[in-house]
Amino acid sequence: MTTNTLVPVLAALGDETRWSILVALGESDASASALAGMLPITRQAIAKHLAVLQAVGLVASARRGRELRYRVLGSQLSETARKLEQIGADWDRRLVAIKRIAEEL
Amino acid sequence: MTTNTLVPVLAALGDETRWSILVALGESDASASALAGMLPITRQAIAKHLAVLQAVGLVASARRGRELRYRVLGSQLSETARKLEQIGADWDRRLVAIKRIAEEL
DNA sequence: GATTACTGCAACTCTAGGGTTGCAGTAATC
DNA sequence: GATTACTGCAACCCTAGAGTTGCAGTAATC
Repeated sequence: MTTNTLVPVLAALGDETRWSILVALGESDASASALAGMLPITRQAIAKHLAVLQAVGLVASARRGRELRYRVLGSQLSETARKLEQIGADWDRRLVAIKRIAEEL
Repeated sequence: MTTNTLVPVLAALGDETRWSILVALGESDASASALAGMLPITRQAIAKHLAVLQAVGLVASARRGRELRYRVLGSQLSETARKLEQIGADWDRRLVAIKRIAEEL
């Protein structure tokens, strides 16, 4: 559903450890325990990060037997990118307008 | 120069107060003191946020008489957006490939 | 049914950083 | 030259959250 509040998504993305998790999931779906075997932190810490990522729609989970497998959602990243692109373009547009006015003086 | 380490930029963008500042600067350049008149926090707090934003290339400053005027840099936002777009696309590509394999079974 | 992986919850530590106050420095204005 | 805005620095408070340990719950496997 990509529920977007923008800033929370960016806050979630502003953490190196969470990127380690996202990169790992980007290569292959995995459970919290499996991720704990790859990263230098505990499973519980990873579980918390996964909860954050899931809350902002960057990750989704599904039961697979007795384990909870997580997968990464590229759509949320794309949507966030589009919004940033939009805002940046707006700013540049204003600056260009100012420049034009300055040159006419 | 848009020096990009990506995660620090996203961390800088993951704060509501800093967005208030960016939005204000998006409408018009301003000094820290001027911003303090618009937002419900002190000038010093704003100065810290501006330092963070400047460190990651989202904002630039220039002396204008006795005040330091800040302006927003859309280019950094656009560049960040492009990187996110790229990564999201990569993830989706892998997921599409997996789906294809699954359907062939 | 006992054992073996998983997940889930709770309490706790510790640091980063968002915010504050207070004061010193410096450039315009009168 | 005195006053009046600005910026800059330092010390401090306080909370959010990243990480930990420990244990209970639950679903496979033997």
